[in-house]
Amino acid sequence: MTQLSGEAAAHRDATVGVAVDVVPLAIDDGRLHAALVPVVNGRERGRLAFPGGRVRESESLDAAAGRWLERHLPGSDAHVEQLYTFGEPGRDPASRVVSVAYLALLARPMAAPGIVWHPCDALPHLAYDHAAIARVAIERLRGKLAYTNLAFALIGRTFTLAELQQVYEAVLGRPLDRRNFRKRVLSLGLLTPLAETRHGAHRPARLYRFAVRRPIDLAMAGERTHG
Amino acid sequence: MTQLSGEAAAHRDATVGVAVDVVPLAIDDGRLHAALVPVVNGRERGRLAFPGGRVRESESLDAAAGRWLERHLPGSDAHVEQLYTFGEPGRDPASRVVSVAYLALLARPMAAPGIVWHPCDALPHLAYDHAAIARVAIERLRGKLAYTNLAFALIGRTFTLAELQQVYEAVLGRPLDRRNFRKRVLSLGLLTPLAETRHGAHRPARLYRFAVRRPIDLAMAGERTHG
DNA sequence: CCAGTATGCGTATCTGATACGCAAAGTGGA
DNA sequence: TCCACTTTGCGTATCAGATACGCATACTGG
Repeated sequence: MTQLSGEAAAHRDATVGVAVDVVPLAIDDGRLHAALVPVVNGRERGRLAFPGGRVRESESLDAAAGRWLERHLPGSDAHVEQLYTFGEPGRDPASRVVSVAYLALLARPMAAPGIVWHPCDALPHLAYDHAAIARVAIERLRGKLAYTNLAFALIGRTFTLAELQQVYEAVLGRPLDRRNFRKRVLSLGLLTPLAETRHGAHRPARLYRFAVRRPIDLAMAGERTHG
Repeated sequence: MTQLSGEAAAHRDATVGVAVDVVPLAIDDGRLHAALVPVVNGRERGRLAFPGGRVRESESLDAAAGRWLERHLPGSDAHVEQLYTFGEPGRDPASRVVSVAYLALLARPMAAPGIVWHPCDALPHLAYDHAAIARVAIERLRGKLAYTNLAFALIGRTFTLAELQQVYEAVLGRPLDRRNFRKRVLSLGLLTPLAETRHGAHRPARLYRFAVRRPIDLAMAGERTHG
C-alpha cells in the first residue's frame, strides 16, 4: 500500500477481499493435467475451479497458497510459486475479490477427495475467470521450462532421460529429438547420473536425478547481450 | 475468492486490504532512475516510497495503478504492467495490506510536485518493503528487455541507434558493442528507419522509430526447443 | 583544410542448435 | 539358442546467431 495521502484510512473501506487460487499441474500419460474442484456455493456452483480461498489476516500469500493446496491435495509436496494477480471488478459475481494466483507443480497427479484431474489441452468450462488463470499458468510454465530447471518439480527423484523428455514434450506440446535433448540437458550440468539403471522391455536406461531440486535460473550463467 | 467451502463468507473478515504500488522507471544521463515520493503518514513518515495506495471497490488493479501513477506523475503516458504481489503480514506496520506492484516505464524522468528521481543503482533507504519491490522491478525489466521490444517505452518516438543503445546499457548495466548492437537490433525488424537524421557535433545519425509501440514477445518467433 | 570523433558497414570466428547416422544392450519369440 | 526388434547411447555434419574487431564515411571545429 504505502502512503494514504488524503485517501481513506487504512482500516476503512476494506471492501476488496484477498484470496489465492492455486493451479496444480502434473504430467500424466505424456500430457499436462490440472487439478480442479467443484464450486459449492454461489452462482457458479457445480462448475469446476482451481483450489483456493481467502487469505487470513496473519498469514502470508505464500502460506495461504500452501494451505489451500494442502487442504485439497494433502501431502502433495509441490513446488509453489506466485503466478499473477487477477482483480477485475466483475470476476467474482458475489463480491469484489482480488485473487493472487499460484502455480503448483507436482511430480504425479495424486488422487484426493473431490479433486478431478483434467488434461490441460481440453479443460472444461471453468468457473469465474479461471480459464484465463489456466492460460497464464501454462504459458508461464512453458516459458520457465526453457530457461530454468523447473522440470525437477514435475518428475520423481530419479528418472531416465526418456522420462524427462516426456515431461518437456508434455509441457511444450511438441516432440523433441531424443539425441539432441540428451546432449542439451546433459551439457547444462543440472543432472547427476546414478549407478543404477531402469530395466524395461529393451536396453536398460541409466537413471539420473537433479543435482539441485530448487529453482535455478539458467539465463544468469549465459549472459545475453541482445539489443 | 473461489469456493468458500466452510470458510468465512465473502463479505466477512475483510481484514486484508488491497493496494497497488507503482515503480516508475526512466533513463536519465545514461542511468536508470526511479521516481519516489515521501511517505506522509505513519511510522515510515519522511522515508521515500513508490507512489501507490488503496484499490477502489469498482476499479480494476490496472486502473488503480494508472490512477496512482497519474496522481503523482500526471500526463506521463507510461507503459504500465503488473509486476508481482507482495503480501507479507508485517510489510506495513499499520495494518495488513497486500500490494500489487506495477512497473511503469517512462520515456523521460518527468518532473512533478513531490516526486524525487533517484538512480536505481544507489537508492536511498526506502519505506516498507519497497527495496524488495525495486529489486524485483529492475530484475524484471532486465529480463524482459532481452526478449521483448519493451525498450520502446523507455525512449522517445524517434531516436538514433546510439540513443537506443544507451537505454539498453543503462538497464543492463554494462557496455555493448556498437556494431553488434546495430546488427542485432536491425535484424529483429522492429525498427523503421526515417528519412531524417540527427545532427550533433560529428557525423549525423539516422533516426529510427519503433514499428510497433506496444509489447511484443520475440521468443514466440524463434521457438526454442531446449531440453 | 586537417585533426578528431561518431556513424555505418563488413568479415572472421566461435558457440550453440538442429538434422540425422549408427553402434550397443537389452527382451521376447521362433 | 539365436535372431528380429526396440530403445539407449554416442558421434558427425551443417546451419544460425553471437561475438570480436577492422575500417571507410561524414560530419564539426579549430
